[in-house]
Amino acid sequence: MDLKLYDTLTREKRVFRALDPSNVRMYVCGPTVYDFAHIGNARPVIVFDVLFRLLQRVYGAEHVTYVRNVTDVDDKINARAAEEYPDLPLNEAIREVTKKTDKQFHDDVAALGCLSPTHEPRATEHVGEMRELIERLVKSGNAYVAEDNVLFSVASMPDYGRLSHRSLDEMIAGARVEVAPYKHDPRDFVLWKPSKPGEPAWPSPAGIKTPGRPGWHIECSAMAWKFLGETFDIHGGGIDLVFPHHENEIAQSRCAFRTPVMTNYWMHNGFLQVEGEKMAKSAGNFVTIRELRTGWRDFSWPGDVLRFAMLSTHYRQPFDFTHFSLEQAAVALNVFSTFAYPTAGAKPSNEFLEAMHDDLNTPRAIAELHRLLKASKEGAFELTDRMSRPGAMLIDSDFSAAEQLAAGLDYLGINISNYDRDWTRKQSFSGVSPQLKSKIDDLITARAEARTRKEWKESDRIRDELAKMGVVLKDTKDGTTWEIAR
RNA sequence: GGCCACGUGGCGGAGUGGUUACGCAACGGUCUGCAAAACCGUGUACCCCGGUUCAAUUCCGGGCGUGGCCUCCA
Repeated sequence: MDLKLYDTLTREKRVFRALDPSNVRMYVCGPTVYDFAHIGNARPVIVFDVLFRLLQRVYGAEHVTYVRNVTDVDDKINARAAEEYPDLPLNEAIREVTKKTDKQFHDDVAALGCLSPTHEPRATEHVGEMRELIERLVKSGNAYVAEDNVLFSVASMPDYGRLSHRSLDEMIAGARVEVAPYKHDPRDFVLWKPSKPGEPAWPSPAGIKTPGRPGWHIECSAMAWKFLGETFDIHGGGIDLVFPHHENEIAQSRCAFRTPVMTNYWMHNGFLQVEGEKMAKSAGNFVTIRELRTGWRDFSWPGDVLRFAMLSTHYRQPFDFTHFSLEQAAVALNVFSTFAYPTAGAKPSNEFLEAMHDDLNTPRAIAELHRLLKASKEGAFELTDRMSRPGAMLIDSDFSAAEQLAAGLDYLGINISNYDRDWTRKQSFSGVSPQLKSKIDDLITARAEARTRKEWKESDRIRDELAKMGVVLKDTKDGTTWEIAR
């Protein structure tokens, strides 16, 4: 079964061919660590985790190298550090901020069921490689020094702009390019710049005496090079990174190594919206992963729910994050968890695999999961029916659909055997005082007694009374359960 | 202003040049003392206008709408 991936550069879905099947290499742009990661940050992490898992299955876990960087040098970090630790020297304050944020990020991402990448290099630990690249670019005439800055000369690369499909002229037409007097061309971008006093600083390349710090784009070129080589298989990130970040990465890497391509597949996930609108702090609809986990609108959601909700939309489509999208995901996971039957070595159904191989068509794969759920239910009911007969045996029962369901969920990175389907009910209880809870239990007991006496009026009166308190009853074979109406 | 993506039934969301996506909700039924839950069943939708075609939601062009990028925001 061929794996097909959509490549932003060529704008087509192509069969994926690894440069080296014994070492498939993927690079994904990671977080800038200055604050809690928001749910928008979660999307590429989840999407490329799914791809990582798929590649591992296709090529073998030990034959895939996945690199996701940590950007720990950035103006936003500096600003945050100065704000949070005004009494510390800036560099120490920065270390505090990046250390703390990095840990938060990893906690959150683990809760979303994401595997650790093979390498998670930090920008500040690879300044040497960045300098090396810059030296090469200056030597090759693709970069120049101006007032202690090193700038990439866009004009030196004839096919600059291919990824974002912008011609050089168009970029000027846009006209919102930062103009600095020392730039040869307004489109040129910074590879290295001098540090202000107190800021993080490293020895500069290209004979510059003043210590400086790297521009944003160079770190990814450097770390991808170090861990994956001059060219590699897949480079991923959010669609907003296409320009200028990825365009500039291509320019740096290809010109430094004289290669026709930086990576064979450029993959970009679509943006996230919240209730149909752009998520922004100013709009007041900003949601962090941490909030979601610990209480968003009075509800704490398991990471698997956000993960599944996101995978219900194809990764290139915009994902609209809503309360309803979480509820739908939770409903699906709850019912999946009751029927899925994890078995070592079980494989997902063919239709599921086809969908996943078709540019990670997770919505189609999930539709197949629903079909397997249906088949699992039928199997389960048939089994219950047989077990109710004397002398029934368990043997020869068909669990294949339930096994394929669990295996499919596993492909999506959802460990269904660890999924706690009672979490909604527990949450309902958590908001209820012990006194109220015992009152509810008393009323339910009273109703049960009334029902055994067939005093329907009284039992219905009690049910109404509970309903007024917001308590909804569910009668099952094994007794009555209840939950708080939402 | 430039570049790009998207626009499918009440909602979410796949897909296809002519045949059922799927899920949620809704509706009908079974079950239940009655409900709820559970189970079974039902849905003919593809922004507008042209064009290509025997046939377009699907291809092409235009329009409208939404969103993204053009500013070191995933």
